[in-house]
Amino acid sequence: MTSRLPHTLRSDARDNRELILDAARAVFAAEGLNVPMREIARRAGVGPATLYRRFPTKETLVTEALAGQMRACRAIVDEGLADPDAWHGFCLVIERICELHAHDRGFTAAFMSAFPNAMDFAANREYALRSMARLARRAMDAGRLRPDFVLDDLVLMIMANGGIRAASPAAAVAASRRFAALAIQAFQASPKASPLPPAARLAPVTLIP
Amino acid sequence: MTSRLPHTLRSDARDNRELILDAARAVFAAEGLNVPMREIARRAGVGPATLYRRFPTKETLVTEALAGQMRACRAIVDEGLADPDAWHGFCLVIERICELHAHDRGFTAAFMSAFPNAMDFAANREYALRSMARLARRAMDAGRLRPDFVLDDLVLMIMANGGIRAASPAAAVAASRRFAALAIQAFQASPKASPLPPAARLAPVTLIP
DNA sequence: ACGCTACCGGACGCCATCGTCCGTTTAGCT
DNA sequence: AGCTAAACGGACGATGGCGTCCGGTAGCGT
Repeated sequence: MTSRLPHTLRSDARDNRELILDAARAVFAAEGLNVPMREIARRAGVGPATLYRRFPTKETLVTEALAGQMRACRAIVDEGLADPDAWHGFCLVIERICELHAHDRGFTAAFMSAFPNAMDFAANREYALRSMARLARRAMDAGRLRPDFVLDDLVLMIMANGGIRAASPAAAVAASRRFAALAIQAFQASPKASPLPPAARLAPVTLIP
Repeated sequence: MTSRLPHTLRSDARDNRELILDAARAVFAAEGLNVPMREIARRAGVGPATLYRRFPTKETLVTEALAGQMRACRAIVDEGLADPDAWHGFCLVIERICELHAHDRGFTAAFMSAFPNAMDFAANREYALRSMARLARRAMDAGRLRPDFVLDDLVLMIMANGGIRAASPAAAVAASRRFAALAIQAFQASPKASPLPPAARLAPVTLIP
């Protein structure tokens, strides 16, 4: 008797799974998450049923396809934390996060969405944010980051950076680079810094229409 | 003989037209422009045919519905230009523009879209931007605005502000207020100001899917 | 080489949105 | 009050996305 365990896929199934993930990554990066499931299946060269068999909901597909980007995000923050100069690390993270989001439109949407059934994705998101909070505190203690900075300002910036990508796909990377530099200007401690209006709590929202 | 001129509407037609515009304004502000035409007709309490008769394309409906916001936008910039303190006027415009866009999600999308057949809307957009450029130059000459500011930075900021609205409708106004204050921090001239990466040309895009 | 079964994808039915047609209603003028 | 044309909105067919079923294909283990 064989009784193949269901968690080992047949070779063609594994191949198709990779084709689907590749197609999903490409189209999510370019167009965002509001893409028909069939369109992804078409680009992957498989039937709709195959796509749905492998990824029953769009949420599973999105979180699996963007797991790499999420890892990259964590790596960026870790690298920033490792920098002996906290402010320098902070700035580097801002720049690289903006660049990452500029290159992948879908990742911004995913990062800002709450996936109820993707604990892994959400956990990584929390880890990255928490690490960033630690880095911010160190940069603040060093007197380089403005004292009224809060973590929600980072989320604010990520969301704002997403808005740039949304309207102008072509110039997005250049625009995001400049945006990151401006954000750093805004965040740095300065004698000329005016007090800011109160921060707003920006909770992730469930939407993948 | 009567021969009513076709450009005077019957009373019920005029009433319905206003109902449609009111419904469109409300739903555009809350949900953005990606709303089915039928949904607007439903909220206005009219049939789809009536909506299409009055506004053959979504473009005509959008530009007419948001004409008031566009006028408000112009008024804000004019008011800023009238301020004897150019930098103070500049800051006021930033704050009020962000607030305007925070309250009306559709307006941001419309402002960033190119409407080929709505010369009026586009002309107002150009006027507002041109005036803002003049105000920026004056604030720069006064030594308060950073010298490497370009008009595209303003567009960048508007797009970014739109990104905030997109993900978090509830906290949008508070978040936009803080965002505006941070933008002002970034834009002000400062000895600590680092050079910025090159600006990107951000052309309006035709999309109203 | 063969058979079992996991796997594939075309095809189906459902629903929402689209823009338009047409029979009915009603405003406005005499 | 009665007439006429403007205006109304329900209904239609087309399009496209959705998730699922099922007859055929091909990997894999013997």
